[in-house]
Amino acid sequence: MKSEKITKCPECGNADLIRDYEAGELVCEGCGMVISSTLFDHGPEWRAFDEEQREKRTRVGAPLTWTIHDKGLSTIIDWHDRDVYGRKLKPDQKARVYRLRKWHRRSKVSGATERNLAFALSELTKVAYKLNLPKNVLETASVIYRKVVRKRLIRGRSIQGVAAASIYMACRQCNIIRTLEEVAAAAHISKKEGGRNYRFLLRKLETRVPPVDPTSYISKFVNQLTLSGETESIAMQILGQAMELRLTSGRGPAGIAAAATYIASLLTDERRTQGEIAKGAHVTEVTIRNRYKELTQKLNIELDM
DNA sequence: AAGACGAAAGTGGTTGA
DNA sequence: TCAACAACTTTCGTCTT
Repeated sequence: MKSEKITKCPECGNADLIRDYEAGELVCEGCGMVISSTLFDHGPEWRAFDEEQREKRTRVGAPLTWTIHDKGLSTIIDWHDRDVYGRKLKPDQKARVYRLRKWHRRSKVSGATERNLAFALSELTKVAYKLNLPKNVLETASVIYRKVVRKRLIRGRSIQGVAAASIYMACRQCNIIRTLEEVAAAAHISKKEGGRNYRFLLRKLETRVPPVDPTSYISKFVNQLTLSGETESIAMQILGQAMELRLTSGRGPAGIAAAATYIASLLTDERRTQGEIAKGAHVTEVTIRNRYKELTQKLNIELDM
C-alpha cells in the first residue's frame, strides 16, 4: 500500500487535516470528512533532502520494527560479498557486512521457533491491515505475541488463534474499538475460538486490561452515522449519567453506548433508526430498545415528539 | 411500507456447588 | 462436571408514523 501523502481534503480542499491516531483515521478539519482510515506509514522514518543523503540513508533498510521476526534485519544480509548489482564490495563495506552477519547469526536462535514467529508476525500484520489498525496497535500486538512465544504458551494452539487474540488485546490496551468478532473474522477463525484464546492470554500473561471505555464507542458510532458534534456531546452526557447510576456495570458497553447515541440522535432531531445504529454497534435492535427504555426511565429523559 | 415495540424462546458463557 | 443464571439474540406479531 504505497499511497501518496495526502495534504489536502479532496472534498473541500481544506489543508487542515487532523490525524486521529486513536481511531486510526485521517480527518478533514473543514468538512469533517474521513479521508482515509488507514494511517499506516509504510515508508522509512527518514527524509532525504538531496541525492547524496538518499544514497547514504537507503542502506539502513526498512525502519526497525517488532513486526518482523528479527526486527527487520533479515532481508539485507546474504552470504555474498557483493552488492545488489553483483559488484564486489569495497573493504570498508565488507567489514560492515561481516559485523552485521555475525549479529544476524546470533539473533537466529532456533530455526523452528524463528520460522514460526516469522509466520505469526506476518499474520499479525495481515490482520491489522484488514482492520485498519494504526501502527502502534500492531506493534503492541507483536510484543504480546513475542511474550506468548517466550513463555512457551503456543503449544496446542493455532497461530491464527493466538495472533487474533494478541491483536484484540492490543486493541483493548490502545483503546481502539474493535469487536472480538471483527478481529476473529479478519483472522479467519470463529468468534468462539478467538474468545477462548483471548481469555487464555489474559489468564497466562496476567495483564490487566481495563474494561472498554463506553465513551470510545460513542465517537465510533457518531462517526459511522455521520452525526453532529452536538449529538456526540449529548450522548456523552447521557452515558456519563448512566455510569454514575451504575447502569453500565454488567451490561455490554456497546449496547449502552448505542442506546445513548440513539437517544441523542432523537434529541437533536438527527433521527437514526434503531436498526442503523444496531448494525454499526454489532448488537440487535432489541438490546438497544432495552437499554433505551432503561436510560429514559432512570434518567428521566423527556422525549417530546 | 417502514420503523418501533415487546413477548417468548433460544444461545453461549459464567458461576458456584 | 453440571445446573442455574444473566445478558443478549432471534423471531414474530402488533402498533405507530
